[in-house]
This record gives sequence, structure tokens and C-alpha cells, in this order.
Amino acid sequence: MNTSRKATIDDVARMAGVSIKTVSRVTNREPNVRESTREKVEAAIAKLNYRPNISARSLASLRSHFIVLVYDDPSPYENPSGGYILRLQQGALRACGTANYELLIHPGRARKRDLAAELQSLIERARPEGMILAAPLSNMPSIVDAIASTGTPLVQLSPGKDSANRYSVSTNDREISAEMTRYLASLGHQRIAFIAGHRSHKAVGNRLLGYQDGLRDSGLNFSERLVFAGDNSLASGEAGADKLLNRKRRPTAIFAANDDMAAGVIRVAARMGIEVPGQLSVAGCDDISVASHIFPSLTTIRQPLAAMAERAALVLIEESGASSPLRGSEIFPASLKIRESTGPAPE
Amino acid sequence: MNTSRKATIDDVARMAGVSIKTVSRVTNREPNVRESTREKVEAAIAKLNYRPNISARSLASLRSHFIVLVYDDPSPYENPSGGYILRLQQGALRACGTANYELLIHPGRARKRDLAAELQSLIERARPEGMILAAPLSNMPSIVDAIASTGTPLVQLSPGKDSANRYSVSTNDREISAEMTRYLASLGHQRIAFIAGHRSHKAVGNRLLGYQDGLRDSGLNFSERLVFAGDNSLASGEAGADKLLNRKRRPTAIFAANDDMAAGVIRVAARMGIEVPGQLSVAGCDDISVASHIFPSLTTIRQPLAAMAERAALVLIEESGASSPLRGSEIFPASLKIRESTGPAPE
DNA sequence: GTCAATGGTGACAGCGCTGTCATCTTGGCG
DNA sequence: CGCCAAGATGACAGCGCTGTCACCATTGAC
Repeated sequence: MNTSRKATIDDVARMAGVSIKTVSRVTNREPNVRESTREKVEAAIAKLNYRPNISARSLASLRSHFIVLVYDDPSPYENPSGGYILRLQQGALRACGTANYELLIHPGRARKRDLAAELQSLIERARPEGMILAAPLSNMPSIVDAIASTGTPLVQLSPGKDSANRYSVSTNDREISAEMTRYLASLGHQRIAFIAGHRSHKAVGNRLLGYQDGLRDSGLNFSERLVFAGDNSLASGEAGADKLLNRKRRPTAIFAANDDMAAGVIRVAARMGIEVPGQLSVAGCDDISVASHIFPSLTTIRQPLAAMAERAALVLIEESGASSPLRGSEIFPASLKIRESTGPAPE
Repeated sequence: MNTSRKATIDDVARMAGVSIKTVSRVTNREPNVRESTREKVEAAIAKLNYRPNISARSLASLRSHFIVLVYDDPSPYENPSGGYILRLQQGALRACGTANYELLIHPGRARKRDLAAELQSLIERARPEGMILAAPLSNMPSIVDAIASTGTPLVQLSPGKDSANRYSVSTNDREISAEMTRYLASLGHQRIAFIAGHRSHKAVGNRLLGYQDGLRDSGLNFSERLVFAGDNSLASGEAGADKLLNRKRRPTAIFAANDDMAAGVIRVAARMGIEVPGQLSVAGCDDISVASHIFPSLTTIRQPLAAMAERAALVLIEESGASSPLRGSEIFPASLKIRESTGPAPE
């Protein structure tokens, strides 16, 4: 439309016949503006197509109107299946969109020594109003402390210790993993193996506990020999499957702590000519896109990632300005997603 | 460390015994600063751990020091495999990182009527220095024009018409698709089917042309009957496979215009008991994470998406401030990624 | 009818930086 | 040794907005 200069608050004020402060009050929904005045101002805003300049606003108010989502930059050889992060982004963006905030995404490399310093620098330069920290970064004390020390409100997307002075949004990993295990047991499986994830990922650790709970609930014994220590990667899932499926009494079900590893199991089974789910049931966790794209499609656990991230962003936006540090925790329950890869145990 | 007030340019100037303008010169790498002065200032910057405030800088300079990456928000039922976008993000972020820029990601819904208005509003509020538009948004004139009308530098991540006053970074879709087709022909395949993508996606359209080129190069005839019109989704790949594989003389190779559809073909083949690649070769395009996670892993075309986005960001950063509008185009060649899903034609 | 209490509004000083322009140095050269 | 151009530096006015505080206009209580 117009390539000319953008309207400023002065233009609006002049047109509406009020002071710029009153315009500011209207755009910020502050109280104490007479209805008729508000309407005049809003008309001028509409006519001029005025948008407050974000930089000026941030500078003047010390509120930047944006938050940062930080996650571990998935290195190509580790976990290229981006469903996880994308869903987090979607959720956070949803919250930002309705509140007129912007989202800065910031992939950090957990392996990098100075990620903490890097984040501090980002905070100092840009002054975000809050940060959302995704797992596994959210489990790393050095990162968490670095952010906390700047006073930036922080929401961790991982199980939080209630004691801590933090806010955390997480899912019921342990309970839902127990449920998955019980589900497999209810199909008649007696030897249910588990491929565990990387140690540093706390949520993934909880899944092992849930697996054990589920076995106990179903009257099955836990055996170390049915657990393989993976590292979240497809390759480690294949390695685990190789080992577990070549045992003399092989498991009839394998529950992997994430979908990448479960996909690895399915690949090995296909290569070995083991029918899934006829001879082997496979379950994963996370419901990343791969889960529904492979054959047989993967029974898995769907975490409400987008909802969790949305909530995290909302907490930051709402509490922004509050003086007391954020604390508390919320659990968003996950659900089983039964697909093709699980079925009754073979005779 | 310090929870106290952040250092400002005044603090640095005072400590270094120079004016704030000189500090500004140093942080912006402007010429005409004596070496010894520069060192004094840098020492002060280091000691105070000073970082220029982004908002203040944007406000004063009208340069926001950030660029926006806009892409079509993948609706859950359309293409949940985020490898595409994630790789674009990685590339753009790489360029931003080295240049000390920030990246704002902005998923828009192509289906939404007012995406153009939404982007204009974003531009007016935040004044990005440039925008990177990913396909298929980059093919939509309404979007492109809306951005162009604001004067914001724009790089399209899709084949550009040379005539246009735009900058585009794209890949050699047509040529590489021809190469894939020739590769399949070289394996002895005579009936090579093609599952086309959604019309609106220009790059995907080019792949059909490439397929035809490849057939011709290999002395094979093109037949409409071997082409199925998909829509980029897994489901449409399954539908295409269903149709193609139930023909009396079924194809021995299927080349799908993207990996989601190729994954669909593999799923259908597995369900029908057709061996891949023994009885059917399958090739995809994009090399999203799914490609390597399924069994058999997918032969596909790998586009240098990250490199393309990195280049796009770099163009914007470098040209930012230039008065003449950005124009030109670059081609980043893709490569075949031969994996398990293709093999010699059956007898 | 007077006086507080409250609601509504505006003047003005920054927020931390960069652009402009004036001023002061320096070094090269006749 | 003096002069001038180029190099180096600083003073200062904003960028467009919000926070503070002062002020005026109502209103209701007495």
C-alpha cells in the first residue's frame, strides 16, 4: 500500500486529538481511559494502520515482548526427527500469537562448553521476558543456573523438583510408561524388553521406572537382561534389537524409550524376517512423525508437546512483570497411541 | 554472577576514557578508530561484559539486526515430518550466529486469507532487515507482493523467474529428478511410475518435468498412466501406490516427488507383500528423517537445504543497507542418496 | 456548598544507542 | 616550518515509546 513513512504514536495522537500518552494507554489496554476517548484513538489507529514499534517499546518499558525457546540443536547423527521440536515451537507460537509476543528460537548445542555464556549473552543483548528450556537442556544445572542468575523467568519443559525455585511443565512419563507396559502385558506378553534412553534425559529415565512399575503391576518380574541401554538414536535402537532378538529366549515385545530407537527395532525385525506384530510387538514413545510413516506404524506414547509449550509460554507472558520468581509445576498427561506395531503375544 | 544492572555504553565509555560514540564505533567495527583506542575500549567491554542492547540499537539505527524466516505452518494432517523446516532453520541460524543477528521464525498458514496482512503487520512492528520465504509460500504472489511492497528485502527459497526483481535460492530440481530417473532406468527398470506432488509447489512441479526428461534420456516412453497426482501427503502416496500396484502390468519402480509419499508407497508394498527393492524399487525426494528410519531405508534426493537457507540469510545480512533492491538467483545442486529401497529391476 | 477521593489526561524525561556534524590531531609535503 | 587534507574523536539530537508525576474534572459524602 503505502511505501511512505510508517505511522508513529505522534501521528495517531495528533489525528485523535489526544496526547501520545493516551494513545499508549489504549494500545496497552491500560485502565482509566474514557470509552469515547478510546474509540477516537482506535479509529485513528485503524485509519493510519498504526503498529507500535517493538524496539521503541522494549527500550522504554524494559519489556521486550518476546520470549525465547531454547533447545538442544539436534546434531544430524543424533536425532534428526524434528517432530519434537517443531511441536514445541508450534505450541509456543500459538501462545505468542494470541498475546502479540514474538518467539525467538535458539538452538544451543548442549555439547558446547559455553552454551551457558552464550545464553547469558543473548539475554543481555535482547532482554527476553522469559525463556522456555526444552529437555535435555532443562536437566542441565549449568544451563539452568546460568539463566536463573540473570533473573530471567524460566520455564523448564521437564520434570521439576518441587523444591526448586522454578516453574516446570512436564508429562507423566512414569505413569504412562507403566500403562504402556501393562497394555503389552494385557496382550499376553510375558517377556517385555525395554530399550532405555540416554542417561542425561531425565524424562527418559522416568520411563524406565514406569516400565518397572508396569511389570510389577502386571505380576511380571523385572530382569536386567531384558533392558538395553540405548542413547536415543536410531542406531542404538538397532543395536538393542540385535542383542535382544538374538537371545535364545527372545522377548515377544520391545518397548523403547523413544520412537527413534523403536524405529530401529522395527528395521532390525524386518531385516531378520521377524513379523511385527505377529511375532514381536514394538512400542515407542514420543509420537514423532516417523512413528506413523513406517510400516507397521508404531504404537507409541503421545505427549501433548504443543500444549505443554503453549502453557509454558503463557506462564511466562502472564507472569511477566511479576516480581516474585516463577515457581510451580504442571503435569500434562500423555496418552497411548495404539497403532499397528503391537498385537497379541504369539503362542 | 552479577544480578546488578547491565553495563551500558556509558559505563564502557567512562571506563575506557572515551566518548560513547567511540565505543559505538568499536562495537560496530567502523573505520577510523586508532588501534590503541580500540584496544582500550575492547578491554573495557570485556571487563564489563558489555553487550549492546538490541532494542536501543534498532531504534536508533533503523536496523533491527534480525531477519525472519517464514514458512508454511505444517498442519498436522499434511506433513508432520519437520526435517525440511528444521534444516532451513539450522542453516539460517548458522548465518545469523556468525553475523550476530537473530532469527525470528514465523510459521504462517498459507490457507489463511490474511497471511499477507499478518506479515505486513509483523514487518511494521518489528522492522526485520529481511525475510526468507520458504516454499510453497515463496510461490504465492500475494505473499511475495505483500512483502515486496513494504520494501523489505526478500529471498525466496524456490525457483525464481529471472525477470523478477527478486533474489532466489533454489536447487536443480528438474536436473536431479532426471538423474534419479536415469539411475532407475540404468538398473533395468522399464516401467517407472511417478507420484507427483501438489500443484502449488513449484519445485515439486519441476520434478515431474525432470522425470520426463530422464525417461527421454533413457529411451523410455512417457505415459500418463504411470503418473499419479498426489498432494505431498503420506496418504496420497499410499493412494498412488494402491492404484499403481494394482494395475495388471505394474511398475517395477516408483519415484515419488517427496519422501512422505515414498514412505506411503513403502507402507503399501509391505502390506501387499511386495518386496522392496526385490520386486519394486522406490525413490523419494527431500531426505527427511523418515527416509533413513524406515525399512528399507529410502533412496532419495538430498537438497542442501541448510546451505540454501544459510546463503539466503547471508545475502540478506550482507545486502542489508544497500539501497538497490535485491535481485539475482543461485542454484544449489542436490545429490542422489542411494539407500536400500532401490535395486535392479526384477527379471 | 465544601472537601476529599477518584478518574481521566498530558507534559516531560528518559530507555541505550546511532547519525550528523563540528572539532581536534596527525602526518605529509612544499 | 607552516599548511592542509585526512584521520580520529566527541557533543548532541533524536529514534518511538513508556513511566512518573502533576494536574484538572468529576463525583459523592458530609
